[in-house]
Amino acid sequence: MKPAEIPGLPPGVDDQLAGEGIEELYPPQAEAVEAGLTDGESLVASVPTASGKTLIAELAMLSAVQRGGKALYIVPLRALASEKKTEFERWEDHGISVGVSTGNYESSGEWLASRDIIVATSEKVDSLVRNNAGWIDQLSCVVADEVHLVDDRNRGPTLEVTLAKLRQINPGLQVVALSATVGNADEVADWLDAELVHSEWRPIDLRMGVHFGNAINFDDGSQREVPVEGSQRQTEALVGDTLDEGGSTLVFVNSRRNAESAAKRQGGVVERRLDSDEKADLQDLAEEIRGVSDTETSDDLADCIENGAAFHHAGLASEHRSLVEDAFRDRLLKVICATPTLAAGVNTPSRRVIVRDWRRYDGEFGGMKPLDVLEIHQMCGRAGRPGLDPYGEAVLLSKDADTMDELFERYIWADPEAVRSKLAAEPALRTHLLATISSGFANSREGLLEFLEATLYATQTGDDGRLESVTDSVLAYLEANDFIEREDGTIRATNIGHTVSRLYLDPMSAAEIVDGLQYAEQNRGEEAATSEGQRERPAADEEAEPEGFVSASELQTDAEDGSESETEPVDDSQPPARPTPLGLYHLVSRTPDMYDLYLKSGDRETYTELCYEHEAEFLGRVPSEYEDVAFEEWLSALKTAKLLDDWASEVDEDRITERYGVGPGDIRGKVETAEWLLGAAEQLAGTLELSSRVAVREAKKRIEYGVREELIDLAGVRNVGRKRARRLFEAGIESRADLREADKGVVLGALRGRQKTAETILENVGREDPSLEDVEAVETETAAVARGGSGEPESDNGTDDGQSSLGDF
DNA sequence: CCGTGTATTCTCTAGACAGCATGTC
DNA sequence: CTAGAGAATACACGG
Repeated sequence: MKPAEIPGLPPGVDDQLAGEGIEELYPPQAEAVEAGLTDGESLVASVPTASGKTLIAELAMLSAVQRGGKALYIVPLRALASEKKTEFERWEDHGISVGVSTGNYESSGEWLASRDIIVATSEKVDSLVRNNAGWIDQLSCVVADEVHLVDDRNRGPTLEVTLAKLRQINPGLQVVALSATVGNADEVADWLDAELVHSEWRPIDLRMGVHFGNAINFDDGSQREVPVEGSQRQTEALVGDTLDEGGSTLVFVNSRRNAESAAKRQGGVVERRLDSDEKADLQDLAEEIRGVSDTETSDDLADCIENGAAFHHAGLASEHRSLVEDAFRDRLLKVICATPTLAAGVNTPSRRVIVRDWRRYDGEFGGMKPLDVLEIHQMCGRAGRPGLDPYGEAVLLSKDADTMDELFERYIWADPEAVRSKLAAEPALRTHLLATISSGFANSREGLLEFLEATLYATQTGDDGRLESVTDSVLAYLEANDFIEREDGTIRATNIGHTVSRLYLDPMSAAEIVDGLQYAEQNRGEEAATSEGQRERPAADEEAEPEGFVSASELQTDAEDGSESETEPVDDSQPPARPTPLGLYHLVSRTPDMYDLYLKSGDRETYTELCYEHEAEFLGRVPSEYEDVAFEEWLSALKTAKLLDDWASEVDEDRITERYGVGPGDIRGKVETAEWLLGAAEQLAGTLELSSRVAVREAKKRIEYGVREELIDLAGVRNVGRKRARRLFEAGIESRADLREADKGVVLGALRGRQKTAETILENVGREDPSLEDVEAVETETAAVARGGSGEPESDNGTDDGQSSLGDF
């Protein structure tokens, strides 16, 4: 089928497709069109990666728009949202407008309503549905990318429920589900009342094989000699071999550490095959990488990159990741050693893919668990770049013949697993049932069950006994926590329940936060008065803490936080037990919405000690060290809280990464999550009219800017971050008002003589005459002290360590 | 005493969505 | 009942 033969497209689209070199649709694409794709027919396309799924989606969306409709493209990752947006924007010449909506990047509501195609993550779509975004009911076509992710324990149910809701809101909705090849695409199609296009067809050949001894044994029976010489490892031999053929390699391993050390080793293999131009370019790239973050991870990555190799995992800052991905796509980097981040992420095809590790540690499993066939296939699917490589090769590694046989059996010949709904689990239903009630989709137990009938779970299991019983226990939980009210079989969300749903919080997180804040409100010593669903209530007797303990801790807190009374004179009337930042950070860190940090050896003791030291600050009862299994979790939340506290105390990034054994990307992630949760906590405190609201807001601001209390005002100015704010403060400029009045020379001096920057900042703070022409920088080392001693004596060159007085270890 | 090569023990484990209102160095 | 790579440490050896 040729582009011109596709019915229903906007005029000119066929020409553009032809202009892009598409003369003939790929077989699965043609099959999709024949199944009515461009006539609004729903469709499940279960096809291999890189076999033209995106075009299927585009044809559906373009034809939907042509019919006067509006299309939504649901992606699993934020990074993919921008990738897809860029891709779709090439249709703008044909009058198609594109918008994106994700948690961190949002085009405003009304503006979105005017777009023809909207790209969003499934969570964002869910959130938009919960908040009744006006344009949702105008949708005529929804594309769900990587729909096999409904199988995911954590995020799958969201996609599943969201699709069900969109279909309920808009009965005529065309649903186009794109999936990797899975075992039961027919069931998915059944669920969505869609046509099924199932195909194994790929535009370029993929050869899979196992390397063992001195050769790769391919699935077609052929062999390729790749000897492992001397002290070389299999991976190195294979990378060298690919490179000699002019190809690059993607190596998948099972841990971050393995990725880093493998990349380091590959550097030796790659380096001697580089020419001087490449080396120069790599040098530049390495410098850019170093500039992203001043951490060991960043340095290590830059070192590897100088040799033409790189590692890639979630500990990297996102700038790191995209620099690496781009350079690999540009053929500058020859090898990437990656954890599974890359298998599911943005498009980074490669001539050869090596799956070095096929097992990964899993605590629940109790050892190394073999990866799913689907996951291995996703990795292998990255092999072969359409239009560039003659074919792609995916190679698994084995050390002995038995393993080789097992790998063939288990992965190469095997069909991928079936996709199974994970909806009937309490965490998933907790959140989605509340949202379903809150946004008016159902107002009774029966209504809920009826709604759940429209999910994949119901399609897959004949027996809904399980769904019913989980629903009942979840409803009991929601009622016990006052998120819903039941009256004669009618269920409705309470005020607080609506808030929780709107904030997109897991109800259990919300309950934890509410309990914690109320605990603080009771001014210690008294029982927090909420009911607590399934969690255990602390007995009323453990609250008699020694008076001295509390005040000692408060003194310490003051010492740490610095000049509280100077910057906050208004709030003096607050209750004595005002929550401390650490207490609040711990509160949000122990909610299920915050991912736990791993406790390393030695951490147990360290944090147990820290726990007792700060006992009075926690917003809730500390579990018993000896009797309670929750103690371990409490400690790992404390570790996270302490990381956040360091961040909000201006501890350097590299110091934090070192202290907690994390990467720069992890810090960003934690900070982002904490920001969100503290924002939610602030609103909950507002809804409940709790006095802790101010403290929460402040703690949130400190996390947001990464600064101590006294810099909050300054750091709020555009272009002023934690570093610049600290420098200004040290020069005696302590607030925006100061900045508007201060001597220009002092400002310039504090900003290290950067005239342009300083002018922009002055402009942003609203200074009348921001110009700095002919102004000379003035050094002011003692200015802070000169201004009446409000600057703290030693806490502060801000950038170095030594400032987190307590619990520094 | 020191550097180097090797055996042995110890350590540690993938990923990443969301509110709201605007902008780091 | 179920791991295994990498890093650190201990040890052996030659000079």
